[in-house]
Amino acid sequence: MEYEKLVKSPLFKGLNEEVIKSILSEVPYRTKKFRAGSLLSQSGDQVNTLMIVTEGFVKGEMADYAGKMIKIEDIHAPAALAPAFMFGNNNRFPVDIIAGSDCEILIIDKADFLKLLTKNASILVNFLDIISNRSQFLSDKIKFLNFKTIKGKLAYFLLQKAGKEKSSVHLDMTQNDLADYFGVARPSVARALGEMEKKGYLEAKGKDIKLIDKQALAGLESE
Amino acid sequence: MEYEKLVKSPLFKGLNEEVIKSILSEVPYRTKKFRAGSLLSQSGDQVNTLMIVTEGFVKGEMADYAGKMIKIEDIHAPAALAPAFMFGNNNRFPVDIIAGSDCEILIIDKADFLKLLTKNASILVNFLDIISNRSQFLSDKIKFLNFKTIKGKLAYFLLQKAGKEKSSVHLDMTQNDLADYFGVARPSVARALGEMEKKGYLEAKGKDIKLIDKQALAGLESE
DNA sequence: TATAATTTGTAACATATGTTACAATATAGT
DNA sequence: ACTATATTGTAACATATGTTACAAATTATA
Repeated sequence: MEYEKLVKSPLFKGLNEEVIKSILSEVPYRTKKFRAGSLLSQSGDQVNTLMIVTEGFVKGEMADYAGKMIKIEDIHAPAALAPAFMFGNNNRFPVDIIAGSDCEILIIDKADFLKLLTKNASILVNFLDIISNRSQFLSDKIKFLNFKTIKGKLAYFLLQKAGKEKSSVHLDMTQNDLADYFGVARPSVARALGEMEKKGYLEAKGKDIKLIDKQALAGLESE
Repeated sequence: MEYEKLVKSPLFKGLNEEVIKSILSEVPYRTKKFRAGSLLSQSGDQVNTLMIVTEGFVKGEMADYAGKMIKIEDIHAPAALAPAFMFGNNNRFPVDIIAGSDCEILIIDKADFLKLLTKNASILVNFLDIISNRSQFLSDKIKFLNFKTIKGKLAYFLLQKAGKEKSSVHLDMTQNDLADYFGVARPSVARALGEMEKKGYLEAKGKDIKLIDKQALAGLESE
């Protein structure tokens, strides 16, 4: 077990190698290696251990009913696997977990991990941070998906990025990235931007966008 | 403070009145009453207390830039307020919190609540359950929103509800509810169902739906 | 600077969904 | 059983977005 890696893991954030070593000496744990492509857990399996990817990466994949694989998410070392699915009423994996590369997993049983949480406040806070961040990320994502139109999403995105003071935004992503983030087609983003510019709500030259009529932009959010 | 109410709160689940009373005697807390319509917290405020609605209900509302209110969610007693926003890197309220009725709020400072979590395993597990459930709910919601077409959402919904064995589903909600859940218009749901029936993928009479061609339905998910 | 690769703007067209409206059923209340 | 209310099925039409394609502009690379 290579403790330096765990130092960088969100769960052990703020703890040094020595402390981590001593913590793990008090708690039963095991490590397991997987070959690239092998199945770690199946969708529907109960999550009764904490799994931390210490080496390599794993993929979350969903098999639809037609048997086709849809990639959901990659989890790279060092990070916990599905921490938000350890607890709750239906603590089962929502997706299949497959080794994306040869990888090593640190495993702690749920009961042991619970003891660890009560014993070590740092780890408790870290764990709460991890699943809360997850929740906040999802929450934000849904906020976006709730805006019906692309213009609405764009307006919200730009206004949020500018804040109340500034009235210009510099994009650090391409239209393609934006389109992916919104879950829409790329030319649609360009069209939306174009129409908003034509109406005089903003001026876009390249990745620099000047927000002319914030009020009007705000109106687009709820159309 | 009326402890019987807290017995029913998810955070104190499994604990009886006596135990709750003794727990709260060890932890500094306060209660505060709000008149209907008053503002409890503003979007952007830091969340540095745990707030439990013990009486009445509060509303989460988002003021868009045009000043219009969009209702997000109601939280009825007894339940915790924004528990998933107490921790994490950006622990701020994502919405304004407004008293929906006259209500009473039990407030515990974050630091005190953390101590409580380490002292009482039941409450720790309950809290983890609460925020994990939240995450799982959001996760599920996003899965739906990711299906591009209404037929895809419907197919997924029906197949999931039926499971692998059964090939019929009884809906316990109206088309309107379904439409809201999917975030689409009601006639569109009816149309989608109609078209799926016309193609022979299913047979719907009333709220009872027989899934004829599961394979084909599954195919709709990824179109 | 010259060239290749990426990113952007734009167009024409296909399609899914929203909107509105109304009739046909079904359900609940008296 | 009768009536009112809620739910469902359909239709016509408007519109937003996806798709595909290509040229213009920008950015990276030799």
